[in-house]
Amino acid sequence: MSSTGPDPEPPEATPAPDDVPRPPDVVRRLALLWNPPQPSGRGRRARLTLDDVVAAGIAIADAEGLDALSMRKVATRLGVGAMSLYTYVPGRTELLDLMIDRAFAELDLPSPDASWRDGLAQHARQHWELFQRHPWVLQTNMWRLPLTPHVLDAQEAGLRTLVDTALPPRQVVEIVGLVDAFVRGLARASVAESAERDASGMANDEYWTSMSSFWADHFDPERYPTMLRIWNAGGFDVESASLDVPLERLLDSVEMAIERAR
Amino acid sequence: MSSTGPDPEPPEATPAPDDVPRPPDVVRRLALLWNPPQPSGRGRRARLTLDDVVAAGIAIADAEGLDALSMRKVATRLGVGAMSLYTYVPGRTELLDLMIDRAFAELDLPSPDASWRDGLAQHARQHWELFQRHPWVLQTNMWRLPLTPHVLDAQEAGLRTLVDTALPPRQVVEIVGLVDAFVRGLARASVAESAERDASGMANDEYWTSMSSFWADHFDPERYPTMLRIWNAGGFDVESASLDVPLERLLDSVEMAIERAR
DNA sequence: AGCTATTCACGTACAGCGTATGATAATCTT
DNA sequence: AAGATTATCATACGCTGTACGTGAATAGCT
Repeated sequence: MSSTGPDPEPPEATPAPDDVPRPPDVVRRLALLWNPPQPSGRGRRARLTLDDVVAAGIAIADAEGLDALSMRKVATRLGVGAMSLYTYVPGRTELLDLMIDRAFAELDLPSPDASWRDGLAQHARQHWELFQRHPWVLQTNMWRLPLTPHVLDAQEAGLRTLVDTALPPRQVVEIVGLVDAFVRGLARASVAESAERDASGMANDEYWTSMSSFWADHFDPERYPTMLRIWNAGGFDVESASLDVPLERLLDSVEMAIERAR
Repeated sequence: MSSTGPDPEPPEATPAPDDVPRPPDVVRRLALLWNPPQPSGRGRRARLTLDDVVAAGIAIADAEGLDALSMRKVATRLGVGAMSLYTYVPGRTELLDLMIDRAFAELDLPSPDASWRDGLAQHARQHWELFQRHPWVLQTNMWRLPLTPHVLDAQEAGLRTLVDTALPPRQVVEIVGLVDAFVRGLARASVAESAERDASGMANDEYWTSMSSFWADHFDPERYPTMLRIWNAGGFDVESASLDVPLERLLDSVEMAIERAR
């Protein structure tokens, strides 16, 4: 799929450029992301903007999670009929794309002048904080992130932190991917704590009592001796879900890779 | 209001317990996983086993992905009415738990006698292959894996590979978590590739058509110079989604951490 | 053998979802 | 004023998970 070798003309450099069908859905979907429509001036005036719709979607997802995000709910929040949303957005999928793009726009991307280590740490930390603010992004179980402007901005900035090191390009991609996967994984664990607490309505500890009943009823110390050891040694404590320490260690290994490549 | 305690006798429906969003019934859900019901002998004989239901769910998810997995479809495949499934499984959530558990049971866990490096490599590779066989596991957008027997077996075995090194317990947890996140991230990318290579459909080659549309219509070389450089240098090629090379590098960094801890 | 308790099977129904269709209302250009 | 263009939204369809309740099958007990 990906072409090997240098290709000077990227707009024409698409693999199998001409025989790949481009259904109008896809074109329109990307057009919405990259060329947001300007009000045409003619016809009835719109009560909302595209941004209103996206913001309402994010508000709901922030508060109640992705599962609770429905078109009808977004419409209700905006004081509008459900089908009215479809004048702004082709469908739920595209709304999610736009929400992700808007979320990624919040990232404070690393400066090109920073060292690779500061830049990559900034990249990781900014994503970490983004996932704390918008945990629903972690719920979007995509194979890959959508091709939206600000998502690509983030990738561009992340890759740029390493592209001028001695690392070969392929390793740059690998390492940035590793850092991203690492941050996502850790953020998942971190968010899980608070999400589980909220699932039972904040002050209600029924969840934890039933949870601890699991340890009492089903946990078999003979089947899981290592987990028991680590648990007793405090290895599963909450701080392990923090970012800083493991990130520094990860950056150490990147540094090692850079020096080896030199 | 929120004083709905655990009630061992639910035949008398309490007057107004339904307006309070109760947490999922964790106890009963886990009981199904840890104490699979033995045939009670009395009453009408079951046409199916729990395992039949789980296997049918996995077959559908393997073939068509998680989105295509519905209770009605599982029932149809088993030649049974939709509601009959609820004799075997409390609901879709629990069915998914059981499917995950059964998938993880396929793992060939590292032997305790292996070196930490061989063991951890085995841990990673086995998960990698599992995700290739059952990509839908990567689609389960849970915060954490469910607390099922075989999932915990895998965690136990992973942690055991490092627990007798010089690493402090918390770092053992961190590193295994890092390896897991790393494998999942890489498997995601790999599965995306093969899914789009398969002409067998999936809605996933849509990504590639949108990719080509994106390159043709919207890619701005001035906005994304680094991506252009890396693309032209072949840095985005498919091989980067292979496991072996980056895994060895990751294990190198673990080795470094161990030696530093000694 | 008959009774009864227990378990399984599943038709029906309901609330929710995404969204296709088409009628209606508002605002532009001419 | 007329026509073109656009936004709004009620209705409806097919899909989902699953609550409810009825009926069928089978076990042990009398």
